[in-house]
This record gives sequence, C-alpha cells and structure tokens, in this order.
Amino acid sequence: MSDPHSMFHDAIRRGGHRLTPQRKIILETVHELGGHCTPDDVFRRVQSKNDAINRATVYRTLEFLVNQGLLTTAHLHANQVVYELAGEAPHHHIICQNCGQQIEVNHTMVAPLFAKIGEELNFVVLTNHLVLFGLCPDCQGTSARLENPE
Amino acid sequence: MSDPHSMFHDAIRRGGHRLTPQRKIILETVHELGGHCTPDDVFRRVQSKNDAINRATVYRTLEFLVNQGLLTTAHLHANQVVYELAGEAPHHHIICQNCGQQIEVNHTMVAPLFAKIGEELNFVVLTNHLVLFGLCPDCQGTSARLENPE
DNA sequence: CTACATGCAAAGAGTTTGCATCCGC
DNA sequence: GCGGATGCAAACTCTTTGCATGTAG
Repeated sequence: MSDPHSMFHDAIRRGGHRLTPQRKIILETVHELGGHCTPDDVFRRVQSKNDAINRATVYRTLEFLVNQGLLTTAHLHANQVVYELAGEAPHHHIICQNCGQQIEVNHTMVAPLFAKIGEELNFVVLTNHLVLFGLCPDCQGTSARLENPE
Repeated sequence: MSDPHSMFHDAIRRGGHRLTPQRKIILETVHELGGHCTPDDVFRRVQSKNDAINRATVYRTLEFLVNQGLLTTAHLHANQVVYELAGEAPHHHIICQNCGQQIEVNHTMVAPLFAKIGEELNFVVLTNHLVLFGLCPDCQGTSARLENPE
C-alpha cells in the first residue's frame, strides 16, 4: 500500500502506461540527486551506472514523469530546465551572480508575498521554486560587476 | 547633457567602444518593443526595417548593452532570455498557467521579501524582474489541471 | 501478441565563434 | 590608419522526432 514501489507502479499504470526499468532508474536518479537536476545531470549519472540509457529516453521520461505528476519543473538560468520531485515542500534559492554560490531561501520568507498576491490580485501562485539572483555576502565588497566588461 | 543620444554615446565611448548604427538601432528597437524582448524579437523587428542586421550582431550587441549597464536580462520560460531596459523600475509578472494571461505585480509587494533576504541572509537581491506562475481569477474555478495528462 | 517504450541517428531551435572585411574615431 | 565591430558561415549545445526494434503486461 504505502510501499513506494507499488505507489509508483500504480501511478504509472493508472494511465495505461508501463513500468520500465528506465523509468524506475530515472526517477530513482532524480531522488539520488536530491530532487534537483537538469536532464544532463540525470543522463550523466545514469550513464555512470552500468545501465546505459539513451539521452532521448531521459528527456522523454522526465517529461513523462512531469505529466504523471511525479516531478515538476523550474527554470533557473537560461537554457536550463531543472526537474524536481513533485512532493517537495516549496523552496527557493538565491544564486550569487558573481561566484555562483547558491543558498536556500526558506518558504516562510516567501509565503507572505504569495499570500498578498492572493489577496490583492486574486491570483493563486503555484510557483513552488523561486530563483533569485544577487550578490552573496562575500561578493558584495568586491564591487563585483556583472560579468566582465565584455 | 541630458540629451539621450549623447548619454548613450558617452556611456559607450567610456569603455573605448564605438557607437555604430547597429548599436543605435538595436537599443532603439528594445525601446520600441516596450523594453521587453527576446533576441529573436529584436532580430525580427530589425529585419523589418530596411536595415538588415545580422543575427550574430543582435546577440553580440544585446550582451554588449548588458555589460554597458544599458540593459538587463530576465529569464521567463525555459529557453527564453528576455532583455529589458536597465533604467526601468523593478517590476514583476505573474502568468496564468491555464490561459497565459499575465499581469504585472507591483514592486511594493515584492520589496519586503527582498529586504528580508537582505537582513536575514545578507544577500543583496539583484533580480529586478520576477516571474511567477499561478492561476488567474478566471481560471481558478475550472480546476484547470496542469497540462494535459500526456 | 499487441501496443507502448526505447535506441539510434538525424533534424531542429537557439546561440556562439573564427575569420576576413568594414568603418568609427 | 588602427583597432574595434560586423557579416557570414560553420560549429555547438540542448532538445525533439521518425522509425525500426524491443519488451511489459
């Protein structure tokens, strides 16, 4: 019943889909990666296991798992889709534009904003993974200008 | 002095760079597009003028203008970089996942979050264009599910 | 055994880069 | 005239797709 394997199995079978080893390995891998990963992260990690899975299968499977409600997506940098586990609590990051360090922002800091948008604009916010950019404590002094001047 | 053209001129020359017609046209075009545009938006609009400017030049120039502090970037959907005018006040959007409607979120609603992040995490937030996803008032009733089930 | 899923390779978007030519200053 | 900027075409990255083969149910 509460066996994760059979829950996964049921969730997938429900739509007439199949539980293939690839799908198991890929979902497993997203878990191993801490629930945050790009298609390429998944592909590389899957390759390093002895099971070779095709890149196209990784793409197709990640999209499939989103449609099944098992994963969600967030967009960090340009050209970078990140998949995460659907069950996770909302969480957010701020990334230092200078050194790339990223730290987590607690949802309790963000919740008031979402609540206010609900009240004032009547809009239900579904974003559950906000990504902000800025400067971390270490890089604020360095007058670190965005990128190098061309 | 306050002539926008010479300000632009000075800003560019300051780094030993040159004021070319392409750079003028591209910055002009970003203005015409309301200060929100993708490289492709700019390219298409520039093509429709009688001046043909190469795609590579559009990419290089947009990046150049960001480095000069005249534009900034934001990341909306995946694979979609948006350039905007640097001088603009921070502003934010929330996009309805169901119907695509997007409305603006006033910065005063967001500012407290940024302030709190500054206080508690010592992180200076530079993001000046947040994009949230959710459901607009019209679509909340429809139990509009995310995407179609594959 | 039947249809869905996978692997493979080729095609597509979007973006970047090397190099010769051009032109702002 | 010098050195930075542009145009062109090729290369690159990330992702998608068509089709034959494989395999879960």
